[in-house]
Amino acid sequence: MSNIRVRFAPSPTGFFHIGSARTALFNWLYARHTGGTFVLRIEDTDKERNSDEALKVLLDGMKWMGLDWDEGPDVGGNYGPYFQSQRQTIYEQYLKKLQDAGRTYEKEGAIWFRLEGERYTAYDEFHKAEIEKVKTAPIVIEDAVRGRVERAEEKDFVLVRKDGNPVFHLVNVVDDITMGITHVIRGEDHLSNTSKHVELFKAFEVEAPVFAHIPLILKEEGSGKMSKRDKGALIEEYESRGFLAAAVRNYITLLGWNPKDQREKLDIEEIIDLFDFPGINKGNARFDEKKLAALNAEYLRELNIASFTFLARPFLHTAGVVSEEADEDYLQSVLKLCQPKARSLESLPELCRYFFTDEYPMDTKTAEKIIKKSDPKTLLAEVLPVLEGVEPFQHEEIKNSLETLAQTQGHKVFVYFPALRYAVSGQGGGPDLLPMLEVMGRKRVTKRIKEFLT
RNA sequence: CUCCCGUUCGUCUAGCCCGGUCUAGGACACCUGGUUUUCAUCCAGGCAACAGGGGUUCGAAUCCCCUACGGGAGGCCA
Repeated sequence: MSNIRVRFAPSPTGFFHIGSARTALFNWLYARHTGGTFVLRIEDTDKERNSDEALKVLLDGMKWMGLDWDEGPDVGGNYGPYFQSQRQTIYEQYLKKLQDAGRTYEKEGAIWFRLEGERYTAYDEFHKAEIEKVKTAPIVIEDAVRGRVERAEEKDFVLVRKDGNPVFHLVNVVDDITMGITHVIRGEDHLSNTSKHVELFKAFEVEAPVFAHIPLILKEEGSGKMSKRDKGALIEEYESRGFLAAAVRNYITLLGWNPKDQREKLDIEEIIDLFDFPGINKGNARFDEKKLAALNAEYLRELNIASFTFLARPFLHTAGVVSEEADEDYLQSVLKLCQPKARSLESLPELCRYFFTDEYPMDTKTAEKIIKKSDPKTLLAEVLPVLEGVEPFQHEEIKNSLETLAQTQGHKVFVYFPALRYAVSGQGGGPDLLPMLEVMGRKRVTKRIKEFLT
């Protein structure tokens, strides 16, 4: 166990944003890599927006991602409480220190932090007003990701609101001090705030933690960082859409970090082993759902058939493809055929609907293609009696008898395949045809061919 | 408007710190072919990038400067 202590400090907003998730993940990875402690602290100072419901979304999201915390809600710890709403007296104590040091003043009912330096007033184009500014000594941050960053604060800022509640900058710094946080890993959107925070650490006469500002995730289309309303922004969405947590975790790790070799699919132990600040990129990364989906498909294919079936069942059930009492053996043999073709669990119902119901759509484009090349009805009329006679109804035997048929008719066996597939599935593509026929069974297959012929 | 950060194929990135081995490598996507049937799997191949300009140097994707572009911050939100 090292002395390294990192924290993830989300505010419960009712959803778990992919950017937050990655910040949590990077903190967690760093803690696990270094043998340090991962603290989960809930920044619930904004009373309007907080609820048990919102907290639950957050904790569930963390758990789904496999991010366990060493200290925080549910598990406790020696640095609690872990909810900012319960740390009021601590903030008051620390505020008092600043007041005693003469670093605060009151204005319009709020308490402000007083910067040190020469004061002057100037018109501010952004605030559209004449405001007081301070010429301060620049704050130098040795950021673990970006290197030396220098920035000077130039305006006093609020510490405690008119309503008596301390603001983010104060509580964040006080919590990091009192919780013994050694490394602050957070999004680059906080880089500009860091000078405020360092001013406070200095005012408290405490050494600031190491900062590591990680790049942001940009939205897939358009400009700007990913925000709640963007497609793919919410972790709970991946869960409900049947993405595998391991795949999502793997993917977002790669958004801003890489192992410096050519590998992309890495299991979590390898990532923990390799993860460190030098591997983190400086540039923002654009989210790409296609790449996530490709990784997800890889993970999906690795699943054994029992796990795959377990995960797939609810999706098929919700889509109305299989009923509650669907036959497990049949379901499993169907899924065994479809698993290699599936890119997501979400796509499964459309992929294998025709295995379960006669109510499946006939793809007209495929029909046109087939008719262009051959006369499917003639072909299937030849095939039907053969399939009715094959014994047993298994792919090897089906193949043999179709080949015999093809020979006697003077053409290659595969001329039957497209029409056959189309008649039984309505599709132009799908799993290997012969095993598919075997799984469907003679009754279903011959019935569909007959229907097609009429 | 000000400040901070960034910029290698369409996208994620390797290379950059320690200039030559980079005719810039991998992956996703896309295209072509193969897997003597289909295909969303698999295999092979292909397309495609050092933002621009100056400098330093025998030599720059790699070092320096400027510009452009992108992102972030400037809340009594977090």
